[in-house]
Parts: sequence; C-alpha cells; structure tokens
Amino acid sequence: MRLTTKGRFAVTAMIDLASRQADGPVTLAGIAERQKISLSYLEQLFGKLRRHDLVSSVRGPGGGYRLARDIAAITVADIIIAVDEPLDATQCGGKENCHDAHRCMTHDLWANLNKRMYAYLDSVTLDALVNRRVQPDADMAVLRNIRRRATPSTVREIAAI
Amino acid sequence: MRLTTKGRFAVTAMIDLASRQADGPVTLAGIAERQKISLSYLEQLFGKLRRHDLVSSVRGPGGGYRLARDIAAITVADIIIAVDEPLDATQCGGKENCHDAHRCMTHDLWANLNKRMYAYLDSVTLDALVNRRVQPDADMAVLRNIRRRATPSTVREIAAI
DNA sequence: ACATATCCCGACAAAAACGATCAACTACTC
DNA sequence: GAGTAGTTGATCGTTTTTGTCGGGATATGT
Repeated sequence: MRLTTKGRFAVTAMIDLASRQADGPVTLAGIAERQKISLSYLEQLFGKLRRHDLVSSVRGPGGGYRLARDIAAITVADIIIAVDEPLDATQCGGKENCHDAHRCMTHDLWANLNKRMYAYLDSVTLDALVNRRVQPDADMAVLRNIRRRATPSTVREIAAI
Repeated sequence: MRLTTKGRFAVTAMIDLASRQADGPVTLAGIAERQKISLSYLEQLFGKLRRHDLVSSVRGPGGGYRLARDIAAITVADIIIAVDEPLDATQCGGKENCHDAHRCMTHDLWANLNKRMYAYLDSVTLDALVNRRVQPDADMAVLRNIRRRATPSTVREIAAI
C-alpha cells in the first residue's frame, strides 16, 4: 500500500467523474480543466483505471468515461491500487533472505500495518465521498494525541497536513 | 500524508533502534547491516529524525542514536512526517484559487481522508509495534469487502498487497 | 594518537512522476 | 460515404524523487 500524489490525483478525478456521470460520459478534458490536472497525466491514469475495470470508455464525439461499476462498489483502495500497481511486495518475498528473525518481525509488523490501512481505505466508497458521508470524527483523535505530546516542531507540521 | 518506501525504511529503522536501545546508543552501521539499508541513506533519514526531535545522537566511539522520547510517545505518523516533509499542502492553500465550489469540495474530502489516515497512523506507537500490540483484525474487514465485490482482476491484486 | 562515531556534502544511476506529441478510433454532418 | 472534429490510446522526453557511493570534517572514548 503506497500513498502518493498520484493516488490523490486519481481519487480526485474519480470523484469528479462520479459526480457528473449522470449527464452521460465525462471527458478527460473536462476533468483536467476543473481539477487542474494535466490532460496527458489523466490519460495515463484512466488507462490504468480502465484496465482495472473501474471505468469504461466511449470513444468519439460525445464520448468520455463512465464508472464501470456502481458508485457504491468502488472504494478508495480500488483506485489507489489500480494506479499505483507494482508495490514491491516487501522486497523479501514473504520468507527468504530475511537473515535473522528480527528482520522478519519488522516485515510482519509493516505488512500488518499495510493491511490495516488497506482495510480503512477499502471501507471508504466513492459514493460515501461524493455524498459526504465520510465521518469527520478523526479530528478529535488527532487533537487528543497532539495535546498529549506536543513539541514546538510538531505543532508547526500538523498545520501543513 | 504521504506513504512511500522512504517512510517504510524510516519506520523499520526506528523499530530496530527502539528494540535495541536498552544496551546503549545504537549505531547506524548496525541498523544498516541488520535491515539491509545503505548507511548513507540512514544518515539522511536520521538527520531528519534528529531535527524533528525523535532521536538524539551521541558522537564518538560507543556512540550512536537513542530515542529522544519515551517509546510510547513516538508514533508511526511522527516518523513519516519527519521523513517525508514538504507535502505540497494540497496546492490550493486552503481557500484561494479554487475556481468553482466543486473543486473545493473535492479538496475538503481529500483533506478529511488525510486526517483519518493520520489519526490511524498516529494511534500506532513504536511501543505497540515493537511489542506486537497492533490489532490484526484488519484481515476480516478486507475479506468481507473482497467477497462483496470481487472481480477477476482485483482478486489477483489483493494477493500482492 | 588513533579508532569509532556522527555529520555534511556533492555526484550519480535508477525509477517514478509528470507532461507533450502523435496515432487510432468513432459519431456526426454534408 | 467521405471528411472532420472530438475523443481515447500509446509512445517518448523531461523533471523530480529515491537510493547509493565516496570523501571529508568534527567530536570523543581509549
């Protein structure tokens, strides 16, 4: 599980698409203009999204993209995986060349963390995003932790998230 | 909030450090050897970790790095933020140059998602990682979702997470 | 003095992010 | 039914990020 600006672009674009597909196929040019993402980059992203069966394309005038599934059956995790594919698979393929036991422990821990993150992102559907049904209770948890162990530097960085 | 291999390396190194600091300062050379990360890269990462007050250094023979705070007061989010700094701040600085209302909505949604992720990563402390107290209940949720909307392609990719 | 550390820097290759350009397809018009 | 404009689709080039290598400076315990 990797989370980069690429994934963010893809999610942003998919939200735009999802909230406009009622009027027929949505063009990449439109998404590019509204979301300020370069058309070329969108073309690449949607190529991947199409190959992962998240969107379907209609060519020619009046064409564009549609969601390939129901809006409630596409999650943020789907989009990010489609766009960020390779995902080095924790460079020690599950068992070998982990020299001592300690290294593998670290890997297990990270893999577990990965699963948790995936589970969360997979619980957020496009539908929930478009219709603003994403619970905003996170702020409270964050603030609680910040207050518990704030240092001059952390406070500054939190603002930049 | 960005999640790349760089952050993973930093977390791995911090776990190694945390689980060995009982015997005094831990050298980067040791971490490099055990975790198979290049020494130069570790130096760069720990420079940032030190400037963010997550670790403190002791120079000279017998020196190395220590955690600057209690092991339970350092979270995965702390480490990732320290190491992945710039974080473009969602390129429309919170208010301006969002041309139509729709764009800002998308940004809000993403920002909210970011907060949720941060909240989760901030809830996982180094202590919890080292002492294996990270709940593995995620698998169930993942499997539930996969079963709900599996396609030939997704199934293949899930295996690669 | 010497060996062992952190620190700081510049150069570099490989990979990923991002962008531009051109080819292929298709609905519409005439 | 041929042309044309609006699209997607694929390929290549440039810039940024990752990760490594090497060298040198500074601090410090023995």
